[in-house]
Amino acid sequence: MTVSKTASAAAAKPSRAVRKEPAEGSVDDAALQLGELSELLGYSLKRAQLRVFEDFLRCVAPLQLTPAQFSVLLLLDRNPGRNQTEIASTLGILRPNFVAMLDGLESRDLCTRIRSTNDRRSHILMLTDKGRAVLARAKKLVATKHEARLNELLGPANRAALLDMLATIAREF
Amino acid sequence: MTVSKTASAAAAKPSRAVRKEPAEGSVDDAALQLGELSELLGYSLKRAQLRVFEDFLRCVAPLQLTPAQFSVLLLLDRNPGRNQTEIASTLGILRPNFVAMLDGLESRDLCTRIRSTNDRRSHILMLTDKGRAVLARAKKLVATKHEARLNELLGPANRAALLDMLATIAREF
DNA sequence: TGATAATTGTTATGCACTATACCGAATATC
DNA sequence: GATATTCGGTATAGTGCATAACAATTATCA
Repeated sequence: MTVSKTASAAAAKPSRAVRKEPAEGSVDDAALQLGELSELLGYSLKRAQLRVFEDFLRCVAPLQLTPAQFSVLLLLDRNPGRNQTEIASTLGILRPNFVAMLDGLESRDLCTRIRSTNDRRSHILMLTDKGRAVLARAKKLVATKHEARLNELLGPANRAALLDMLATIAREF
Repeated sequence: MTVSKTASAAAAKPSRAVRKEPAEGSVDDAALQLGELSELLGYSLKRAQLRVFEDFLRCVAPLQLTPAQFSVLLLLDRNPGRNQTEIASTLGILRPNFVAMLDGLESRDLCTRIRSTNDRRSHILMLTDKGRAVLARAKKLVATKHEARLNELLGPANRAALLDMLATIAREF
């Protein structure tokens, strides 16, 4: 597997006078130096994540879905017959916080809570027809606008490598 | 540049019956299917970011520094003589929110606000001696415990490639 | 069986982070 | 010199995230 360089390979050289040569008159208004910050994985990780979420919101704006809501719809589609605790926990959402989230989706008629007959404590979650339709449209927007842009920026091979490493971190770190 | 596989390369095969073969007695308690979620870059991005921040906090716990506070100290060290607006904006922090953050650091005697003589509106930010000492210890902890673990998990080459791609996204996406 | 423990969805609540509007003081602009 | 802009700061609201507690229901087990 090969990764083509997406940009200049890290720091090219130590390089003395990094400060942009002062434009006449300006005493000291060069760009700040990130220093070790650019080597901090967590820093780049967070900034990249914010950008990606921001773009996701833009791309799927016509459907008014947040990344979290989209992930819930995806999970409900792939895993019918599950209850709130199961869906919430696999997404890393705490049950108390999942209630309001489901209220929102249910009030928009995207999914339904159904009291289970086996265990009358739990609510089985199901996508409505509208929920399936919205999910389908969302998937298309995400694939053709959002992920396509990332593919264009990184290249398919790099994107796959990136995804693999992120999954590794999320799983084993 | 080469990326060695950190884990099984994405989805090996479509594979029919994905559901774990039901253990006797259990009706339906297999692990949920993530489905397209595992192909969503934003999803893995956020989960990885949460893990990395979590580990950062653990590693630097003896110094009681959050990732954001650490990034501020780093920036102050590399860019002496800057004011609050400059430091905050390069970190993506809004000025109003930066006030309380600086209050915290200043009350712990890690940095100081100094009224500028050139422009008496602005506060020049400086690390105190204690701030420099804490930063030095934090850097050591981050390098030897936090980043070292990531290096071990991914390998130096992969880690560099990951960092490069994240920086590319943060810069050009 | 019946008493006790555990689970499910839910409410209430608090903390951290983020975002906007606004203010007085100081400076810049023209 | 009048107006606009910038700086640090306050107030405030929204959101994400975490914990405790509760009623209803189910599981456990003496």
